Amino acid sequence: MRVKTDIIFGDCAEVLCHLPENVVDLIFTSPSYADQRKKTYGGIHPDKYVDWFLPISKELLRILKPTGTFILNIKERVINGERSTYVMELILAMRKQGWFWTEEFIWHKKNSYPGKWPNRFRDSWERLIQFNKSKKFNMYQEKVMIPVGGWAKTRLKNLSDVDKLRDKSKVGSGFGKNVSNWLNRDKVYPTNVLHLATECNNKNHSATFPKELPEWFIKLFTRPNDTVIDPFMGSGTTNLASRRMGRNSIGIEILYDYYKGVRDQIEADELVLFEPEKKYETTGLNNECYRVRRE
Amino acid sequence: MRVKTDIIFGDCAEVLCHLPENVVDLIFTSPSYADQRKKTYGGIHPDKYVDWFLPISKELLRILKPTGTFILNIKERVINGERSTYVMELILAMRKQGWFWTEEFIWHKKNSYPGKWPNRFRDSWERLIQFNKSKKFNMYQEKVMIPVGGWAKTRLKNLSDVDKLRDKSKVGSGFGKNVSNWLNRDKVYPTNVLHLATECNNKNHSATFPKELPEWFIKLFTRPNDTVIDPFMGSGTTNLASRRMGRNSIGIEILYDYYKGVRDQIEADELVLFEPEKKYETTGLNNECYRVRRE
DNA sequence: GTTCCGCATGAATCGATAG
DNA sequence: ACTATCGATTCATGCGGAA
Repeated sequence: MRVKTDIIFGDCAEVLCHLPENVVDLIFTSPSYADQRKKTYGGIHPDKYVDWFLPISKELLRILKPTGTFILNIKERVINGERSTYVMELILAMRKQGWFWTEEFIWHKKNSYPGKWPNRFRDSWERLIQFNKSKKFNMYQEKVMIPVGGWAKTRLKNLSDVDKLRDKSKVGSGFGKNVSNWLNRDKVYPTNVLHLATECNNKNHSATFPKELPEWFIKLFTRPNDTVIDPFMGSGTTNLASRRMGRNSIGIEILYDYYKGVRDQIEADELVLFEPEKKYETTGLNNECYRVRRE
Repeated sequence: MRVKTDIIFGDCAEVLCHLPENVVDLIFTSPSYADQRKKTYGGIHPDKYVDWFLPISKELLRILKPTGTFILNIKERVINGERSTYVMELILAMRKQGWFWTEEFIWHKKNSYPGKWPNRFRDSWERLIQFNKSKKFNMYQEKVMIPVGGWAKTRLKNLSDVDKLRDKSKVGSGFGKNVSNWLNRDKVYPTNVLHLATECNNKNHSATFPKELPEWFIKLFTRPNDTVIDPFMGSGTTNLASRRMGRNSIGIEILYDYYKGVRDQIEADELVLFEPEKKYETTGLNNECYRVRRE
């Protein structure tokens, strides 16, 4: 089975209109934060942010499958000593547009931007807002299970008396049931906080998020051969991860330099792939053994 | 120096009206989440939450000093597969009321409660929303500095020769100056993510947050002898922390059992110190107590 | 080969200065 | 007054060269 990776040069507000409806399993993207990347993306003013984004999210709602998921990586910046409210306003507006606001994951950044100010600390977290078309969507939780950490061990060690007691006394109790399940388990489900470092040492393409971020959500919300889209592709982290993991993907990028860079990588990769015998080794379909580190 | 701890039995919506304006340095509280503790607090319906809270936050705005801070610990619950929007709506409404939304800290819970659901993971973070009366407020950042990471250690060890030289040669240089500052520094500033465990060992009253949480903000936003208030006292974690740290505090609680429990602790604490002067009655107002120990 | 160490590099934010 | 630009601040990370 061949994996398609379509890299498109253009403004996603226009490009998305040409895509058919109900074809995408996962949208994972990080649009330019309001006024943030002025030199590269043109910097949307905070007051115009919602109006700018809503037409795009409307198209995204159209192309997403009913069982699909939209993960939006965003963080409001500080203006005049206050956090801007455009993210909250965007969530409220998107709900009116028909989106379900299912969850908000947190990306806890290990290495946040340095600096010191008299009235605030460094910002070391970003939002990963999960939208869906309904309460029912595909989620493959077991694909992102992580090794049992220190917490579960000590909890089992210390509380096992009480918990086992509870397990016996209350048969229907979900808690007791869980504990007995854990006893023979070496992996646990993660939480809604992802603790990752940013990749800030890459000189050529400054990726805004580490590849582990899209990888995690691709594993969680798609299966091999599903389709992922990133309408604000940037350096192509989402698409390259999709490709490695055997997912088809679409990337839309408004700046030619970024577009060209990603295209070149994909094309070089194609050449490697079509050498005999190498075809499937690099897709890494079931090679999903890395883990998100948790403290 | 005496430290006062006033524990008041009543509904904060009414009690707060009787407090004078501009007297409080820090408000730290965790109101009952919408519809969450139905049996104990009466469970505010999510749709009514903002309307219920706004009169209270209006009084809080009145009693807070211009340099003071309001930290609101809250998290929206899931209803019908979606996160409720009342927290976002509350922030927007409180801004209209005159509050500055300065920052949103994250409490990243190390050990979140176990459980499994088909379409979401365990929720292991809560919001700590910081409001102020203006851009200018008291913040004692050095009080919450934390041990340094790897970088500064190696840097100080290895580069001190070169840097000291540079320090001598270039007097006005910011770099040289910084290095000399670093030489005696083994601590760095924290970020806006607090990574703390929940307290699961409290058997009598289930505290909603660990004592480290109010402690951190009390250190950050108040000095000894300042005044802290928790209008939804619960098991009194905020007030007991304030008391230990030499801050005056006020706690308001609508449920008699909680009120009584905290009062008993405070009184017992006081008896230890001033046994002959047992003069307090059960009225609760102006219940003066004495400081036990400093940080 | 390892380990060690210097270094550049950030979705940042504030206050001052300039137009 | 109001916006635009600039310098200063700060620290975790991974690369590459050195020991």
